[in-house]
This record gives sequence, C-alpha cells and structure tokens, in this order.
Amino acid sequence: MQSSANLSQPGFSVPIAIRTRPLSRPAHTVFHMAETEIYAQGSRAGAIYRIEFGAVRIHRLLADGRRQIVAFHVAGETFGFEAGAVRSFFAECIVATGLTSLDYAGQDHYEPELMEMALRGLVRAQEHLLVIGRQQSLEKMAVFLMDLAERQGGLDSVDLVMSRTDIGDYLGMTIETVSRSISKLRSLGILRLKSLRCIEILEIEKLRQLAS
Amino acid sequence: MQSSANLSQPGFSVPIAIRTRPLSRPAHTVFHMAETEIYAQGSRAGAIYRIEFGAVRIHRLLADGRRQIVAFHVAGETFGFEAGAVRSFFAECIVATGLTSLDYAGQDHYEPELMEMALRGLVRAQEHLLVIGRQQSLEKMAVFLMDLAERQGGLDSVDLVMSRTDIGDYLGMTIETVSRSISKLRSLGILRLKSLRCIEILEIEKLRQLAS
DNA sequence: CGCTGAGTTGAAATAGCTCAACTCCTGTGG
DNA sequence: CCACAGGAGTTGAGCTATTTCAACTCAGCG
Repeated sequence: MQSSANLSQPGFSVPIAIRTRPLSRPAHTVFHMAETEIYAQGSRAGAIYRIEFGAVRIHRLLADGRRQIVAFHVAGETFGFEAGAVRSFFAECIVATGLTSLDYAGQDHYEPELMEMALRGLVRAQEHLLVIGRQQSLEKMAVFLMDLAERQGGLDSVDLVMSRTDIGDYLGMTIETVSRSISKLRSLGILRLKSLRCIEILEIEKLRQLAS
Repeated sequence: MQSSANLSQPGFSVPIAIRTRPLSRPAHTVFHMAETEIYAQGSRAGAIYRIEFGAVRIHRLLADGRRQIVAFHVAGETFGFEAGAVRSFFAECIVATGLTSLDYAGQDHYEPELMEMALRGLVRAQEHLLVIGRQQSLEKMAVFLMDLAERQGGLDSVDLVMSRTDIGDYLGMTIETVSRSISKLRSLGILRLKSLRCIEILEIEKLRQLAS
C-alpha cells in the first residue's frame, strides 16, 4: 500500500497544524499527506471534519479483501458522523488535504445545522444506493461524472482526484470496466481526456441522458 | 399495482387513528393498510415515524421504470428523516402497519436521541452499500437474511414480510436471481422454507460465512 | 533513459439478465 | 367445501454484460 510508504516519511507522519482564518470557535487547519489515514474503523468516534482543501474517501475493507468506498468528499464538505462511540468506516485522504475538526459527541442538544449536515450525508448515501443498484456500468459512470462535476462547481471539466481503482471500489465494478466505460464515453464523443485524471465533458446533455 | 386496489376499498383509504399507551407527548398509533403510501417523493418533509407494528419500505422510482428500495424498516424502528424540506423518497407499508409520528422539523435544538436515530439511518444506508456493491448474488442474499434475522430478534426463523420483487429491488438483482439464490441456499442445506414467506435458518454459521 | 505503477485493451470465462414455461399458493365464488 | 383463477414464485435455456486473466501502452520520476 502506498499509504504506508507515505506514512514512513519522517516529519510527515504526524499532521501539521496550520493557523487559518478564525471561526466562531478558534479552529485551525490540520494538514494531511496524500494517502494517509484520518481515522480507522474501530477507533473512537466523536469528531467531525470539514475539508478546507483536498479530498477524502470513506470506506470499509471486506473479509475477502475487497474494499467498498461508501463516499468521496471534497472541499467544503463535512464528514465523520457516526452512530455510536466506535467508527464503522475508514477515512483516508486521497490527496494532500486540510481539515478542521469539531468535537460533536456527548452534547445535550444539537444545532440544526449539525443535524442538517448529518441528514445530507444520509441522503447522499441513499442516492449512492440508486447508482450502485443499477446494472449498467455506463450509467454508473455517467452518474458518477455528473455528480462530481456538479460538486466541483458545475464546470465542464472534471478533476478526477481519485484513481480508477477508487472509482471501481466506489461504483462496485472492476478497474477494467471503469476504463472501458470511460473509453466508451470517449468514443461516443461525450468526453475528452485532457489527461488521465482530467476529463472534459463535451456533451453534457448526452451524459445527463445516460445518467437518467 | 395492488396499492390502488387497496386504496379504493371504502373505509380504509383514510388512515384510522387508534389510541394506545400515552408517551411523553400524547401520541396515537395510526393504522395503515398493506401496500399503501405513507409519504411520496416530492411531498413536504418534517415528520418522522416510529413503527409500532408492521413493516415499511423506502424507495425511489428511476427514470427507466426500475425501482430501488433503499431501506426496509420493521417494528421499533424510526424512519422519515430528510435533508431539506422536500422528501426525496417514497415510503410505503409492506403489510398492515401502525405508526406514531413526530414533527421534528424547524426546531432550535435537537435531542441527542433524535440525532442518534438519524445517524443510525446513515450507517444503515452505508452498510447497505457494502451489500449492493458486492458482485455475488449468493452473498447478497446471505447478508440480507442475516440482517433480517438479527432485526427480528435473532431467531433462527426469518419472516419475509416482503415479496421477492421487493427483495430484488433492495439488493439490485432480478426476482429470478433472488429465487435462484434462495434455492441454492436451500440445496446447500443452509435454509428450509416453512412456507414461501417464512424461512428457517438451519446452518447459521455457514450463512454467516457466506455473508463474510 | 529506463523503470515502475497506472491505465488501457483484448480474449475467454462466467455470473446474472431476459424470456418463457411451469408450479404452487391463496383467495374468491359457486 | 371444492374448484377455479390469478398472482407469486420457481426453474430452464440462451444471451449479454461484466469479470478475469493477460499483454500491452503510457506517463511520471529517479
């Protein structure tokens, strides 16, 4: 795993605190290297994290060695809610990421905005179910790209911070099928690859139609 | 659809209120016929429901006519949380069901137990992703049955309140594959069908192993 | 400038889907 | 109480999409 290689680099194994703009409570951005762990399954829950920059994946390892990514999160989003005191998923940085954290557990009352964030995560997970439940790989990929484009600000250019393997583990398909789906969309004239990790959407309407 | 047939029965189209034990706030159980709608996608959100008896499915209809069930809920569970003011899913009774409702929207502060219920829904949806993401239909069925058995009190006998079609739409597979998976588990000596809708688990360890 | 990992592409194998026939409950009405 | 009708579920056969296995290309990096 690449993460262990990164973790072994001296001076970067421990997150570095960087002072940023003051919030309602004094918050500071903590820097995390790419491919490093934010929290592990089984660890103590209680904090949530807001992504200042970068991207994060939430996943679980299955007994047979496979991995299911249940969510990607990008800048501006909040993750880390758990039911109960123990985390049931792993959170890892995909790229270099800045996080601010907030201890939310054990409060007498919760702010409506906190509830709203938790519920948005719920809806997002349920929407993800709609995608994974589909059988057509091309549709899955179309929905994935539409969603990502939207979250990155609605541009016609999508920055794939995650690897094909990550995408596969997110959509429930192999990296070969991921690759073939992208190739198919490319041959249909819907996409153009600026580079392997940067996709330009040429025909957003056709893509939307595939995504239904 | 059977629901319309049931809805057309005079005297049952409107839910009937039945007085039950008093709660912290005066709550009464509302009775719903099998196969009737509790709320629709697009309707106004704001209330959550606790199931006193019966079973409920949460789903969405896709553009191509397919249906994805994102959750089943049984007695004792609470459903109906939404992010935003509009419902993004349908809720329907699978069988005759008694519900107590609670208006939760627009509060200044939320009780920890309310947050906990919402978060449990989140984790449940994410766990569901792990199941649907798997490619083996036998595994999906094994996980589904284990989960259902557990929620029904850990007995070795599972009461399938939902149809094979419901199960298929929940697990992302066709009813034929659902049927074949059950038949396979039966031929492996893991299950026995007391009736079509009542399954006895003979070899819980083997089932757990399949479910990983 | 070659090495390495990521990504792509091809060919064969396979799991699940589709279509179709059939069985078996269940409930309704005579 | 039995017969029948209709829906739900099962099973079979062929087909298709995706997985698997393998070879190959490409980009980034020391």
